Amino acid sequence: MASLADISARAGVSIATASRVLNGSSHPVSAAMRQRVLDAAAEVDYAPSFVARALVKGRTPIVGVIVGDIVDPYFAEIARGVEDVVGRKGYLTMLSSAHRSTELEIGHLRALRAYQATGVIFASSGFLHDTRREELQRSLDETREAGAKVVALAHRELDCPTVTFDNRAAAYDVTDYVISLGHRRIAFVDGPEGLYTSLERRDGFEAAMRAADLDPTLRFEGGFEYEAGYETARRIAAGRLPEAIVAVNDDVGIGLLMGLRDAGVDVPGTVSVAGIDDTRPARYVGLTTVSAPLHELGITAAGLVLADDEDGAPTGDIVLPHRLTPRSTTARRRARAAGQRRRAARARARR
Amino acid sequence: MASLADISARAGVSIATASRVLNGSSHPVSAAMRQRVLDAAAEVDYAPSFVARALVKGRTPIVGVIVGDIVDPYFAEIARGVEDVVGRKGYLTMLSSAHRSTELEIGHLRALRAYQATGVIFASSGFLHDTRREELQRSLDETREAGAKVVALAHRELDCPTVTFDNRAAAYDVTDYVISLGHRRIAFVDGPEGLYTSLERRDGFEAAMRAADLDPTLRFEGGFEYEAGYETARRIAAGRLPEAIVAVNDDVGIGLLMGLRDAGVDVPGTVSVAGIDDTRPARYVGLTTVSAPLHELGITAAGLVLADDEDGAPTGDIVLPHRLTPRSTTARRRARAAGQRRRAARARARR
DNA sequence: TTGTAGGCGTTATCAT
DNA sequence: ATGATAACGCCTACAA
Repeated sequence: MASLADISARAGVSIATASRVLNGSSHPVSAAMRQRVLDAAAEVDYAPSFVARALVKGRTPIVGVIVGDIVDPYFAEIARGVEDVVGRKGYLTMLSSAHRSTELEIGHLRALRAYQATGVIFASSGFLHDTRREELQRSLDETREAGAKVVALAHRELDCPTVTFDNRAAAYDVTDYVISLGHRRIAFVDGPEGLYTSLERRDGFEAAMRAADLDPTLRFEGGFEYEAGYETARRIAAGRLPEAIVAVNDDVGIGLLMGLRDAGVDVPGTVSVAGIDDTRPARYVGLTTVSAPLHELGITAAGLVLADDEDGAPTGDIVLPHRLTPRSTTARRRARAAGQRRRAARARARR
Repeated sequence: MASLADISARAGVSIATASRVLNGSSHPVSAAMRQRVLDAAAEVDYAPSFVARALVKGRTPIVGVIVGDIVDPYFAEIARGVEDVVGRKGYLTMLSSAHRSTELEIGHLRALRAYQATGVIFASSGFLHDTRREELQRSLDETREAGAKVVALAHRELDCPTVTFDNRAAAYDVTDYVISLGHRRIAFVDGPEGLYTSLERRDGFEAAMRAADLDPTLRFEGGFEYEAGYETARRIAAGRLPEAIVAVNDDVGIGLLMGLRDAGVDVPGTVSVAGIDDTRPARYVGLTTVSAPLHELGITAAGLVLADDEDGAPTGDIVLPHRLTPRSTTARRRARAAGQRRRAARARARR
């Protein structure tokens, strides 16, 4: 590991001069000296120590991204958005999974602070009753005092800028779409208990139902994962079937889809199913959903984190647009019984 | 940002003493002093600077993971495996996407070295003819000289320990399974040109075909992504249909599945489809595949990177086992025509 | 234009 | 048991 000292010795110049040419300083250096330094640096394949540099500048070109679970395509898409922009600017991405634990988040925040990270992005939603929220806020404040920018990508009740999309409206929109297909008896499969995102989406569902004078109380416990949807499907299939089901997210929607079909229920023939987010798997199975600007969330957050303060960068909160994406797991309502066979035939033909 | 100097002043002790109690040194410190230091540290919520520490210790508790694309569930699963174990030990994960560019990999390696990372894990496969391979190897050597452990999770022609699974055998096994179903005219959809992983899998396919006295030459260009599979499906559907198709990975397999069905081809009634990897989406759509030990790859690699050298840790290369996972996109071969309707009926019933 | 030297926060060596 | 103090590698006034 060559250091500036090595270079300066090799080139026969002072460390200061070596430093100046090797870090794009604006301080003038004669062409001759410059060349000698450059040559010496090339010879030993010099690479500056980020840690030494960080120690003096009080800042590391690191952006931390705290997600729930990187295997969840929701977070993966966000992480990629972040990396796309910070990587291009020479920053590195520190990725941490917090598994929805505020305690772990605080720990990661602490570590990021210890590294003098340039910024940190919270990708997960928060809980309505979070006993550790204040503690998190304190940790966040300290982080900011240490010079890092912090931004959240979901509702958190935290004093920090956010970039989000409207979960409530997204849920409202899919629900409204399903209603427009003629369905009346529509169920909602909930997300994890107490999470803002779950609540907002449920809220959107209920609002759309009420706006159409329909009963918004048909709800099932769920989660954010495929398995939750699959299990719920079996429970649903065992009772009186709804005409359509809106799931809190795509994974649950897909779980419902598969569970229902495995239980012998035709989707969308007998029951329509829709999700929210439009992660890749949703495309794969043709799930009707609403496209959330996941990648853009990451890009935008990264932009905020790296923006020069004088940049006139948009401050406060940013809300990105979503878009309804109808696919083939939802269908127009038909009269029961009679339509049943016809639907089956059409479904077959469509393949 | 409180520093040791602050603490020492507050507690009325030397910086050395403060340091000793605050970093679990074995150096003896009297109970009284210890308490004073602890109190002072608590008052100001002291957190040691990782960068200062790194400067003197020449090492950062960071492990870098260089993947192709974090949105690809293949890599996401590996990244999670890594994070699960390094996180538990107090290390942080630096994630970088290299998009199959050796040049980007070299850049990331350089950065990781500048950070004095403890280890770096290469998750992507290499190319058969990589003009930059030597350059990468040099960079890798330097990284290792700097004290970092390096491990690769795929064939790379690099002088460094690897932990992998047997791509060739995996492809052989699915192919063999498909053959056992009675299929004869079986196609293979290739991965990206020149990638070791692509080649090994194709090799396994061909070997299995030849072992069964079947023609191994029915191949289609593909890639590693859903879209490639989908497009290929349309081309395949336009010609004489094979009885079965083995895809280089799950995403392509799913693309084939959807493309075929959209083109009116019944899967598995008319054509069977299988993939490799068993990423989550494969489970979602019921794709027949072989389960690759992705998560374990990450876990094992992380273990190697964090292992004490004296640990008697397994050196050299490690090959983890895979497992055939039949699902519902493959079916036994029937006599054509006559069986057609019957198959359709059964397919419906099975749901 | 070049060089000297102080300091960033820790750890570790060497006295005391 | 405690405390100075010299690194670690780099940047940056300040001096020359």
